[in-house]
Amino acid sequence: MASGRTPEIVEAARTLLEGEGPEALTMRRLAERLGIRAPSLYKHVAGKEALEAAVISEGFAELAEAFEAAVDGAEDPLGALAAAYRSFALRRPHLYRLMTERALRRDLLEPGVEERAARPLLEAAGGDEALARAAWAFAHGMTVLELNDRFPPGADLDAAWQRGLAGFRRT
Amino acid sequence: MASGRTPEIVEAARTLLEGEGPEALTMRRLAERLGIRAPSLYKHVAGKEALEAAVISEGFAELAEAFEAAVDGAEDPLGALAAAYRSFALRRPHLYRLMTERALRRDLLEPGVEERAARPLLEAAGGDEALARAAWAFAHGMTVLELNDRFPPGADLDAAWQRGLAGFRRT
DNA sequence: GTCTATATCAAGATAGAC
DNA sequence: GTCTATCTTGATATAGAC
Repeated sequence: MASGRTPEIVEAARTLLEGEGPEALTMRRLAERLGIRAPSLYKHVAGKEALEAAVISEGFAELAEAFEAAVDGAEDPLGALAAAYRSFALRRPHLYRLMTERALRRDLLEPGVEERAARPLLEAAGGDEALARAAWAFAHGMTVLELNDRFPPGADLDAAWQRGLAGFRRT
Repeated sequence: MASGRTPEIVEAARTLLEGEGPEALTMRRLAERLGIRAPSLYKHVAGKEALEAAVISEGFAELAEAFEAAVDGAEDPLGALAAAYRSFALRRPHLYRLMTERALRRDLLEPGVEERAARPLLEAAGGDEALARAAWAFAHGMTVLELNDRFPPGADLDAAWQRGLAGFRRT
């Protein structure tokens, strides 16, 4: 179901999502942006779910690159990963939400992207899976609560990040 | 805009949401369940946003009660709150999502419910706001990632909870 | 406080011609 | 690979009669 124009379409979907939010990501709006009609999209993409999965796959690839760069030569890998995580989510909030807010259609994802994004944290945790999962949950919680404006205005989020990370650094 | 039947309507909305998920919570389905027509609902409720806010307010009240009961006489208040939090979310996943997934319309909430639900954790944290926020973020992250099936099948979530909580117990 | 009728809008997807 | 036309479904909300 993928054709030569598929990457262009996925890229446009990403831009549309990030620029105008999830409600704007419709087959019609996407077609309009590409200068074609909505039904024509179905010659290139199987449907909306497949399209979203392709966007999510790109998101994981980008996140993996950010993680790998952050950890490279860092003296505090955990802190560097946390900063990269938060920065990715604040830079691409709608993409981050799309990637995390619902169950993943792993069968539609580009194979391996999720694992690649997860690896740097597991390594920073020294292979301790419980620690890696707890740290991930903390980072996700901080991030999504910030995106959703759930902390009081003026709350010192850096302090909360630091307090959380401190607890994950010792055994 | 609230009338005598309003509490009955909010209760029905809650049941509908919890029983069939957020897509099922429409004015039509809600009216059907109450044996009336959708337009009649607008005599009792201002609109869908106000209805959701009323459901969320009840959710906060229920969560606050669970927290207060959990902390009462507990020797490990933080652990007791975490268990109560997770249990609430697993018992009412759709309500939990509604309460946390988007920005809150605080202007439509029952006054004070959010603060009441937040208080037990802040007290368990000895008034340390950064600690309370970090612990909340961790709990929310663990919870929502579990609800969204984001951990690998067979992952030991209890171990991750314990590892996270351990980090929040010491200074 | 309920009803019917309707306005308004929008979505994903398919059929079949070109 | 694109188009037009259409199907199917669904939503929130209002007007105005009873």
